[in-house]
Amino acid sequence: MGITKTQIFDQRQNELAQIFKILGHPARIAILQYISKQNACICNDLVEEIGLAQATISQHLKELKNIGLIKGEVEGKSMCYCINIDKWNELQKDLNSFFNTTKQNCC
Amino acid sequence: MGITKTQIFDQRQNELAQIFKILGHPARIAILQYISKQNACICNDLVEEIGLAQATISQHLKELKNIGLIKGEVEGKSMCYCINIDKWNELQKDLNSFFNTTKQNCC
DNA sequence: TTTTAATATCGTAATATTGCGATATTAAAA
DNA sequence: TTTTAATATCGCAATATTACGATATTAAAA
Repeated sequence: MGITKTQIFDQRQNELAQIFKILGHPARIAILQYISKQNACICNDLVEEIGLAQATISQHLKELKNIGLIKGEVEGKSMCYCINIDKWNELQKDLNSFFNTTKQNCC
Repeated sequence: MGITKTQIFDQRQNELAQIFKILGHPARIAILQYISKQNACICNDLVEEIGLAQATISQHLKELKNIGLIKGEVEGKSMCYCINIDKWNELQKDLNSFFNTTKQNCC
């Protein structure tokens, strides 16, 4: 055990859970907030800003990239990350749809 | 390691992450959807419906209860769970606020 | 009272996540 | 070319999560 039984759930349930899971870490929340706060896309001032090791930040960035929430662009020897605004908006709509649908018929 | 460094994040970041984390499991998504689908609050048909062991379902219910998303009421020897609609709406607003705030100033 | 049914809790095994040092890799700068 | 700086990846240790059987607990029913 310790393994989530994804087979017994439908695709939407698994996808929703996956997204929530990725957002379920304070470092990733902080990264998203910091990327957004800079009105230009910034790179790894994140290491300084957040106070986790470079390897750790890189790992978190990868997970955010995997679900498409941010995108990275090479800029010389740096990386410039920014929020993928289309995906961001789509996700927001999707979560609202989950919230709205799920509260229907409720006690 | 393996321990999340909550001290280096602010309260809101930790709280948001905590909520996302709880929602980040397909069983808990399925539980919320099923509870909502029944127009009366239902109890542990969840075990039958979802196909996880009774102990496992009970554990997931506890986590959802901990963040206040559902509430349980004793009904004879059964438990009747339902979505805490106030908390639900509050949460939805909160997440929207996160999404709206975080996309500002973005590239 | 004893039995039964529903639920919660405990203990534990399997697996996943977090975090980091060490080590690639890559591209500009010297 | 060699060096340097920024980032990614690997491998591991520490901890957390998931799942479940076994065992409490609780309240109705017999």
